[in-house]
Amino acid sequence: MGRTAGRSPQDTRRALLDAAADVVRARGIHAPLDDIARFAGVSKGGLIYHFASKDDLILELARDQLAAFQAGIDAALDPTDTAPGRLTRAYLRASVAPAGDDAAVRASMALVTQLMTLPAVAELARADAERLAAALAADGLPADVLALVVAAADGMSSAPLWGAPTHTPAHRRLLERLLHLTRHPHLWETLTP
Amino acid sequence: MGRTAGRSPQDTRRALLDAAADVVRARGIHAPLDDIARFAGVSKGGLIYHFASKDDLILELARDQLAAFQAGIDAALDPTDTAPGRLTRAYLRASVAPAGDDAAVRASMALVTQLMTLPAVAELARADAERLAAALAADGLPADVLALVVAAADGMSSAPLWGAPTHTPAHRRLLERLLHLTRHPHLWETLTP
DNA sequence: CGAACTGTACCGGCTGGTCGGTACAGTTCC
DNA sequence: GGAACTGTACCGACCAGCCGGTACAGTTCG
Repeated sequence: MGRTAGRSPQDTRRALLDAAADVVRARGIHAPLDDIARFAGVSKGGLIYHFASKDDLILELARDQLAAFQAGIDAALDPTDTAPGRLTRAYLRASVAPAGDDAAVRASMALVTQLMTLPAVAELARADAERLAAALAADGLPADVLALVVAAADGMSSAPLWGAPTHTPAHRRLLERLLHLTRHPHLWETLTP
Repeated sequence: MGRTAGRSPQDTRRALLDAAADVVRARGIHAPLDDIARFAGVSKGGLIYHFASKDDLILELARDQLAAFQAGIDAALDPTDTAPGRLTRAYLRASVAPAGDDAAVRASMALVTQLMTLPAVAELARADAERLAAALAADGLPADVLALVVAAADGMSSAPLWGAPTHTPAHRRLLERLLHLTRHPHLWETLTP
């Protein structure tokens, strides 16, 4: 049996990556390849045809997720915004995510922690984080304000990992105020002890 | 060969939990029992003598870590501090951790994400997080300020997970200002857009 | 003696990866 | 035009190794 339905190999590859994301998120990194393949409507043999090994699949998946996050930041970049801190604002918006994509970002966080168990993925993520940190540092905001905003963004997006509720009214207000703060960074100085 | 050194069974139990923490952190949840036992200077049989099953060991380890974090908060509670927000301040200090224990907290974060792959542990952590959230909510701070401080604390403590540098001067100043903010929560209102 | 182990042997289940097929869409060549 | 061939995309059975758990006989120390 060859190509069963009108599905291109590229579609199958994509389906396998999506299935891997779902299954790994739900059952952990050690989910059997068979289950992932089945979930994508393919046999294990079919999976191996597209990805030489499990590590290969997982690494590809990690690259995919990292790229998706970066794409989220890019999409959150306001083209009319040319003031210092524009990238930081995009990072903030992408991390917290507008209500619609809210679940997706949360899920992607849980997934990434699973993927990180593979040393190769950890290294990949580290390099990516470093790159992002450098870009943010060059965004024109005072280091203190940047540290606050990034910490708060990371905290809001990682909170659901521990099962905390997210996207409460307080969180929405917090997002607004942080965005405001990046536009008037001097305000933070008034909080000096 | 029975009791090799002058080590009490309680010490052996502790050594096993510590070994499990180290090995699981380094090699993941699926590290063989044999390796954990060996690392604690005990045979696999000896491990099974203390912990009926692997799940038993992992669950005990999770409880241990959760208790350690709570102990960290308790230790960070300033007995002379009776103002609103005292628990939040302790949470903040415990999350970021004084320089000495810095590596320990980071490590404990990485470990917990490993343990969370076990559903029973995830449930345990969720319940614990809920309990903590409730205690923080009753700490007497405005919800907005609490949300900011908790998010920033979570962000600072989870950042090393993605490999970002921690404990920079900016971070230290951030900690100070957040502590200051919990003592003068009205200051945050001045940042309203 | 009994608690606290050690060491070995073994079972059973799971899982990653291999491998020999198979279906079929094109392409080539007469 | 059609027979022969090729490459792609997959299937499904199988195997080898690992790992958790069990069983048990022996050993050492308080």
